[in-house]
Formats: sequence, structure tokens, C-alpha cells
Amino acid sequence: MKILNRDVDYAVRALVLMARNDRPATPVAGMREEVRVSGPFLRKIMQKLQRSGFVHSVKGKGGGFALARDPGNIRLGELVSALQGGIRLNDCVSGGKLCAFHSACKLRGRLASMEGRLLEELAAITVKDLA
Amino acid sequence: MKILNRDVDYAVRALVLMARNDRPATPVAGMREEVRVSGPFLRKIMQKLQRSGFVHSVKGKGGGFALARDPGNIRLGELVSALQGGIRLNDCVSGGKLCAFHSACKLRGRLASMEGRLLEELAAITVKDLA
DNA sequence: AATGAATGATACCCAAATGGTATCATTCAT
DNA sequence: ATGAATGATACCATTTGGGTATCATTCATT
Ligand code: FES
Ligand code: FES
Repeated sequence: MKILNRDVDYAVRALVLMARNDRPATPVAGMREEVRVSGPFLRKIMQKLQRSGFVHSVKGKGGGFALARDPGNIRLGELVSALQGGIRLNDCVSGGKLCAFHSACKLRGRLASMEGRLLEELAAITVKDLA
Repeated sequence: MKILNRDVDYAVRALVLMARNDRPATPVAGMREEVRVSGPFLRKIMQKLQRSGFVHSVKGKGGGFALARDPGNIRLGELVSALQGGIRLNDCVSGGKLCAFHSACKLRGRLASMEGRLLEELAAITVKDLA
């Protein structure tokens, strides 16, 4: 039961870094040291963040990445949704492999609300909180 | 972000089944139909449950598995711990790959307490509840 | 004692997800 | 032109999850 995968982990570090020293553009080469990850991998993550609208990018010399949104409004829950996909619950529910008690089952609903609460808690944490 | 894996899923179904028709011993062959899973796989899971003390087993002809504990006291949280292992949080914490802000990081504690709450919620659900 | 129904233990295998690298194209300041 | 930067994408390697196969052991029945 791992809550955050690597992508989210590194993304958080990078975003926090950018939130701290608010520069017009930070290249990957200027972050990979502190984030403790290889350049190419961090770059791939940053590109995902760019596509999801968390950061914007500037190509060419002097370019790099910068926050596209107020760090106080970048919520962990959104990062999780963007970088490690949605909810799957258990296979009985999402995979269509129903068990014999399906109609009377009290489990599905409970799991759904649990996952909901989890995401709420994640949504309560912003990049600013962590900077 | 999947809460329950297959093992737990099938285990719950089997335990609920046993709680319903309280027989002295149910063989795997008598459960695999309703649980909707292959015999060998269910058997492997049942063996795990036996090793963890949730059920006891009787070998030989007429044997099988039976609940070793009151179904009202078999909690989902325990099943998760026994069948899909403990907590890993993110790699910054569990993997020892600390990031640059480790000492000041507010994330680890939050994740830990979130996971704790999740397990509490799971612990509130018993096999009896689901039967 | 022999048989067959059952679990115990363990090794193995396959597929999917995760984590990570490599390559080439594109943009842009100098 | 050059070189520093990202965009896009294909590829690879490791781990995990899900599942099968096999042989050993136990025990009720005959
Ligand atoms: S576990 Fe199958 S319906 Fe709930
Ligand atoms: S994410 Fe590294 S110390 Fe918190």
C-alpha cells in the first residue's frame, strides 16, 4: 500500500524547489541535484507536469520550467490524479469481476468513500504548505 | 492507487462465505465456485490465512478450512496487513532515498498519519459486517 | 494396509506496472 | 551558426502481482 509513486515524489520536490526560489525559469540541470534524480527522468516528469498545466516551459537557451499556478493552489491530490492515474478500488468493482454477493455487498461503497476521503486529505496539502 | 489486492479480495469472499454457513470444515473445492477463483490460487490464499491464524485447517478426507476467530473480530485492516504487507509510504521515507529538504519536510508525517487513518477505517470493518 | 480426499510447502512462470534511459526533433538567446 | 534548453517518443530493465504445477503429508474410509 504505497500512497505516492516516484513520479509524484520527485514532482513534489521539484515544485517545492521552484516555489522557494521563485525564478523566471529553472532548467532541469538546475534541479536534478537537489531533487536527487537523474536528469532525463526528471525531465520526463517535468514534461508531464507541463502537459497537465502545473508548470509552463520555455525552450532554448536560458529556458526552463516555472510554476504556472500559485503554489498555494497546487494540491497534492491533483498531482496524484495527473501522475499516477485515477482510482481503481478492488477488482470486484473496477474490473467487472463480480463476486457472488455483489448486489448485497457492503464493501464496495465503503471502499469508495474511504478512497474519497483519502483524496480529500491529499487535496488539503498544497505545494506552499510543503515549501 | 488500489486499496485491496486480489488476495485480500478473494480472502474476504471466502471468509464471508465461511461465516455465513458455519460448517466444521469447508474444502477449497466447496468454495472456489462462489468465490469465483481457481482452486489452486484460492488454496494458496487459504494457506496464508491459516499461517496468519485467521482460519484453522484439517487435513485429509473430510477436511478443509474453518474460521479460527469470531467473524465479528476479523478486521479488514488485519487482512490487509497479513496479505499485502505493511506500509511503504513514499520512497523518500521507506527507501532511504532522502530528498534535500528531509529535516524540514512536512510531507512524511502527513502521509504517515493518512495511512494510519486509512488502516483505522479498514479496521472498523469486520467480516461479520460483510456477511 | 490401501485408497483417495484433502491441505502444506515450494518452486516456477507469465504479464503488467513501475522506474529509468536513449534518441532525435524543435526552439531560441547569443 | 552554435549551443543550451525542452518536446516527443521509443525503448529497456526491474519489480510486483497474479497464477500454475508439483510433490509431500495427513487422515477418514474401506
Ligand atoms: S467484493 Fe464483490 S460485490 Fe463486494
Ligand atoms: S519528500 Fe523527502 S523529506 Fe519529505
